[in-house]
Amino acid sequence: MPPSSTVENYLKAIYQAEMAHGERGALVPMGQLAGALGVVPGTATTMVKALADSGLVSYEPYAGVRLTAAGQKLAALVLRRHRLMELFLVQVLDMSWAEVHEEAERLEHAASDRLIDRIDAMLGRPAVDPHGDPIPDHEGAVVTPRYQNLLTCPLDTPVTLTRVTDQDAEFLRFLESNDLTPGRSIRVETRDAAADHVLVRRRDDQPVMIGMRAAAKLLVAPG
Amino acid sequence: MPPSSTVENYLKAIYQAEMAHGERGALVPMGQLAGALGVVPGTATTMVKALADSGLVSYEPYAGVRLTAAGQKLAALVLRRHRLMELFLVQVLDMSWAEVHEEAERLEHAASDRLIDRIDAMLGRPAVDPHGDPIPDHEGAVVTPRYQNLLTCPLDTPVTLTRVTDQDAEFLRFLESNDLTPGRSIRVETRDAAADHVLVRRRDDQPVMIGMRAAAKLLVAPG
DNA sequence: TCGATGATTTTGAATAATCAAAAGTGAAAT
DNA sequence: ATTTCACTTTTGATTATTCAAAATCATCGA
Repeated sequence: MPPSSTVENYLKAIYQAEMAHGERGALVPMGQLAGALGVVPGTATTMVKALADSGLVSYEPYAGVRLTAAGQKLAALVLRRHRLMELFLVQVLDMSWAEVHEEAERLEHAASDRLIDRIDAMLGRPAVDPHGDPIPDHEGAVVTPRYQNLLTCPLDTPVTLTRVTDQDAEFLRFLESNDLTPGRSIRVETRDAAADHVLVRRRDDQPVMIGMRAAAKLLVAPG
Repeated sequence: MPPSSTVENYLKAIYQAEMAHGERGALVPMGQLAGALGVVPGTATTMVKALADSGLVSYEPYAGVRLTAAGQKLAALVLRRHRLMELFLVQVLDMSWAEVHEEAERLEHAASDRLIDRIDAMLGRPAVDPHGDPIPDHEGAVVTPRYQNLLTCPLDTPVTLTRVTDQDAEFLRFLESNDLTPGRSIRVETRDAAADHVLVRRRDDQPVMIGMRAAAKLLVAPG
């Protein structure tokens, strides 16, 4: 039988936690996983043990979980469905950047491979979703370019906003209203660690001030 | 909390069974309901009692179930989601008539009202889905015209194929390959009860022979 | 009125997923 | 070495949904 939505969500969360940690295959602690999924830690432990029995993750008691190759593929395919769905909702149904995440969160478990492929074709086999997140191919393979963020990129040098690693609708609405969306060209004018802020200058010379926590979520590519 | 997919499916099945029976508000026997949902009768009994506790159906032991007003509205909204989704998949994603039912069967539980309304708007607030089934409005109100079928309509009189009351992919593919889809103009040439068949003549004069069971599922309007 | 028959309900049990709270573990700080 | 504290696992329960099979009911015909 196909994996349940719950299983898919656990795999996705582990995948994303591994990625967030920088290195693939990192051990994800139970507490973090439970937090990401909104369940109590004991629940995550139980579920992870079941996933381990299915060969989708490898579990090290008191240390954490990581995905096996099989689990990684499944997780990537869930992400593929999610991201194609988001892009579709934005491009075809004209929904807002900020509101598609929740919707895709549910649709990703209901859409068939046939449907996802139709969408993929209609959109022209896109490489990234509206947030700049890479879309795995139908085998689950992804290339994740290593971008800098607004805290690490060079100052006073034009860069292209490429990816936003946060799905919070509130935050996305803020970015949108300040025209800080993937594709925009910007440059970092100043950083002030003490004041915990970064001053961004847009192409049209408008300044936007954002906190460092937020700045770290805005990934950019040279140019 | 929102109704589970299971609850939605029970309500939908009861709604459709009531409709199929001709009159709204008909008592649906447990066995029939269980059959429609692919569960054993005992399961349906248990579930229906829970639905009754929620005020969605009224349950008469050993007699059957019927929807309350609340249940009816919920069921109609599920049908709305289902039918708009089917039409959307056919019109926008170019999927086939025959394959959208299963897909919509899953998506109907995952799509938000926002999404459904977008789809409704994009499609121009359509009145019927690809099978000619009426689409309830966002309040759950539907108008279900009373059509004749190929067994009851007058002979040798042009009629318009208006609705197909069967979602079986195999059957739909047969109809499609014979150009018997909603909107086509046809007429019934002969009926033979003994041979259990109906001879239909298409607008282009091509004859199509179908069994009476199938003929009963093809609804038509005069003209 | 009495069964027989077929449908319906009940009972007991299973699975998936979850929580609360008790118990246990490990590693840093003393 | 010990203690401590945060994190993790275990335990016991609960909810939703389901099945198998035993028990019950309603009705039709004799």
